[in-house]
Amino acid sequence: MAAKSKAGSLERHPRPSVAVDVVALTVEAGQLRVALYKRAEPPQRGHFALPGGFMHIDESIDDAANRVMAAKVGLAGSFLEQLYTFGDLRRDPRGRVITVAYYALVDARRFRAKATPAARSARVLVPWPGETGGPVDVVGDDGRALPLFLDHADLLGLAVKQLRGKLDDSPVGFQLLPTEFTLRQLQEIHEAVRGEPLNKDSFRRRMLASGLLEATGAHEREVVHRPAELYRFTRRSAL
Amino acid sequence: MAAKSKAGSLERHPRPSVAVDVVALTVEAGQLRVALYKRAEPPQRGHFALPGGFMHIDESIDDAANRVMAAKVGLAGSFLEQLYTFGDLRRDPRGRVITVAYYALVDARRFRAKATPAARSARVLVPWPGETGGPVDVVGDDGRALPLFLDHADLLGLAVKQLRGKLDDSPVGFQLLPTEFTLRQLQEIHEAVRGEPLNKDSFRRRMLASGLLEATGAHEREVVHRPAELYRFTRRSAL
DNA sequence: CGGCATATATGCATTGTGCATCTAACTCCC
DNA sequence: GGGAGTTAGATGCACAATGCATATATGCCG
Repeated sequence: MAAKSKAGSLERHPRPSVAVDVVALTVEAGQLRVALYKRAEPPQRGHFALPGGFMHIDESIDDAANRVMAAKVGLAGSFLEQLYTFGDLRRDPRGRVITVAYYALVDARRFRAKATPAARSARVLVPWPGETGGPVDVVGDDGRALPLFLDHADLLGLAVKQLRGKLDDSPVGFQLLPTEFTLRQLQEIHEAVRGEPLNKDSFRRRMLASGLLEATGAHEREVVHRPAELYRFTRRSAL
Repeated sequence: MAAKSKAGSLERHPRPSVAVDVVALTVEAGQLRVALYKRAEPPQRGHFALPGGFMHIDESIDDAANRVMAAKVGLAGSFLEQLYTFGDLRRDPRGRVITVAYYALVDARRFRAKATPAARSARVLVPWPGETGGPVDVVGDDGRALPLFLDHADLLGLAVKQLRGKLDDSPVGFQLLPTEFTLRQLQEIHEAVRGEPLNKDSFRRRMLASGLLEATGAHEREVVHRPAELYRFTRRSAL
């Protein structure tokens, strides 16, 4: 991409590499989980990294994030939104790399069915309410902390913070649930993300009053108690 | 920055240029205003651009934003926060340029005193409440719309949205006021940013109850009515 | 000194939330 | 087949936050 003299020129400074990393989140059994894969090469071989890759020169950043999501996690077409761009000088020992972080939300059923085996999910140690913003760690299913690649704990922490903010103003569990779900399931999503229990009645009232949900008329089945009504998101809530 | 074989190599793909643009906002006389300068060179000569520049290879993105703020606006050390990274393929006719957008908040007095003459401020046409997110236009002091450079209307729109969100959860006028101010001035800031009038009593009560303000004991002077008490932000509110 | 403009305080109706209680509907177990 | 167990969903009430109206305070100006 040489400089053009007519239309204004791009300076010939050395340029950084631009990467994309995706924080792919899901909620399973009341736990917030994130897709990670174990690094097979240096630097930091054996550490756990968010799925990522370098942006190509002929694709937009959003396209790069979608490509990563499809190729490395196996979940194309997921809800995906840009988060923050990390660009400290020494964040990557391989050279000057800035990374545009995205977060993705996937419902647990789809994640289990379609995620690539390489991208296992690990449990996120959700910070206390009001403590968001800093780095956040993950633990394996044995409860031991997993070492994270580079500054990926920072990316994860910001994703949790962003997701909490999202739940606050459009009070909806976005793409973390299948199309039909019970109010209890929706509440479990909120509790897992926020890291604190919520009042059941007030949660019900707020959700129903928001107009973002509509009843399907159907009910859940094969539960050991009174079956709850199934709801879906209205079109408006897709913003 | 050549690839290193030992520590993992950076691919030799062509790399985009990385720019930084700053949405420097201030509130004056109840109006939200943004710093712009008129382009003297193509492309889009005569259009109005946000102050910006290319990131150097040996500075962090934050440092680049601070450098732009100091060099092009003359307001070093302002409150500055990253906003979003724009990376569409054809957003800049000069080539593949992704830009990391920042927004800055400056109080009106400091802006008037120190902003460089080249960076004039223009009035922001604040969108209706609930209409945020899309592109936002500006008008000159004669009321005529000013043509904006590239996708800078999108950057501005996102800055307004972000600022509104900021005011919602930490309900404080950040750096848009001098260190001491009256509650009425604080309310005017909020109204200018939100684009709607606010209830005076409830605004007072919420602010005082938040614990983010403390009274100085002093009062404003030389007003033609009862002078209001002056407040300042507590240390906590600086987050 | 009286008029005027705005600050600040007080009271009240309305609304949202937390909490307790009550009833409904389904499965499981005997 | 009926009772126990469990969660869904509805209702009522105390309490806090908000919007609105009203009353009082405090400065300048003529």
